[in-house]
Amino acid sequence: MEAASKQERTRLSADDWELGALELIAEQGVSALAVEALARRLGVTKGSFYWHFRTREALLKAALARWERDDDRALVADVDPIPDPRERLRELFRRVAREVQPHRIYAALLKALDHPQVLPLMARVSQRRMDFLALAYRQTGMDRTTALNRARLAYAAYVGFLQLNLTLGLPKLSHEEFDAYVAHVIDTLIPA
Amino acid sequence: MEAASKQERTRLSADDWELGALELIAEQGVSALAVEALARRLGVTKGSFYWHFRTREALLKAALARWERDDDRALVADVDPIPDPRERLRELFRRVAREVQPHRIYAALLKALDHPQVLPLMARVSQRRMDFLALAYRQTGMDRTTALNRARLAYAAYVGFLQLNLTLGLPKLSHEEFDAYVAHVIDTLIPA
DNA sequence: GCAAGTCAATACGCGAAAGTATGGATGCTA
DNA sequence: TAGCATCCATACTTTCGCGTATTGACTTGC
Repeated sequence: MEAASKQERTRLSADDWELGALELIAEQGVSALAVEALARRLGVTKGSFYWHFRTREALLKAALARWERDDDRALVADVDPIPDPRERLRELFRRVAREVQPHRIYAALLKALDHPQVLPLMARVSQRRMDFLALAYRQTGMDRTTALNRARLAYAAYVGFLQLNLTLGLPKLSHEEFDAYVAHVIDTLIPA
Repeated sequence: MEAASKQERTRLSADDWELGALELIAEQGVSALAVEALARRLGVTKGSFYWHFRTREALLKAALARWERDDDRALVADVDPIPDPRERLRELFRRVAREVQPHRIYAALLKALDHPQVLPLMARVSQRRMDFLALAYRQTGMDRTTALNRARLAYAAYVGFLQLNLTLGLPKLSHEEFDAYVAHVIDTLIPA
């Protein structure tokens, strides 16, 4: 029967700790990832933690690696098969605007770029995503440099959007206003 | 003669601590603002600090208030007198791209939105700046909602640009490439 | 059913940083 | 130059979080 909530009360594995770490990062940021705090969340003490991981940094490393491997790729994969580049971009924009939740970890990591573990990770991920954008723009007929610049602009707008919306809570828009905003972004950043 | 460098070796005032705090924030972020670390930078011990301020939070509050009052306003003030709205926007974009240094504090604060002192401050500042943009766009002939949306987009692009460029160091562009990028942004976000 | 392996609890050491207590040094003013 | 206010140093105390050491308990293979 295995009670549905988090109180499984079974023993934990390294995976459980990694997933819990990612949740905590999404909610409160990288700096809030403390061993004893996470242990409390998982219903154990840190005696358990140090059996699975050597240090806190090791957990962070594992959690970040998991994120880069799993969660991150799902994003682009969904829209990648769309043949028409304009429609692919439009759908990507719409998805990002609609499903903000999966982007919370990304936003949290964005605020932890000081950390030596996070910086190279984000450099890789951001580069990949910008390459994805640049390719799509190129396929719409833009020349090479224009496509690159537009990709940079679009990605910067994405990053800023995350900060302003998720973290800062600005601008506070109604559902209709928000849809209109997304439509405006698509009109402005995707060539007709 | 008063040796030119920072080793003034005179006694300090609350202002000195506030300015030092802002420097430290710009360089290493809000979380790096520690009492003893800052005291070392200023060549004194924390015995001095606790004479001028009751707590660390009090210093942060004062430093942030000073920033909101002084540094922040200088930005927009420079371009505000430009009568033609398009030229005003173009000049603003160019300035932001050229003089990244004054934006380092803003970028640092952007990464500290968790902090209860920082959040409302940034909400105010960001709102003011977006209003400034919206007004300029409105004056170019856009209707009200379009101008608002474009202002939001432009501001998000600015915020993302700061993160990607200042903090992440991406993309690494040559001087020419960078100029071309700025030109592209201006072409894309400012109506002809 | 008993050893080895796996997971967890408790108690402790340690360093970083905030804040306190107190006394000393320096400068301004009468 | 006496005296007061201002500024700073030193030595604490407290808190928090990482990491270690030790022991206990449950599970699994043989």
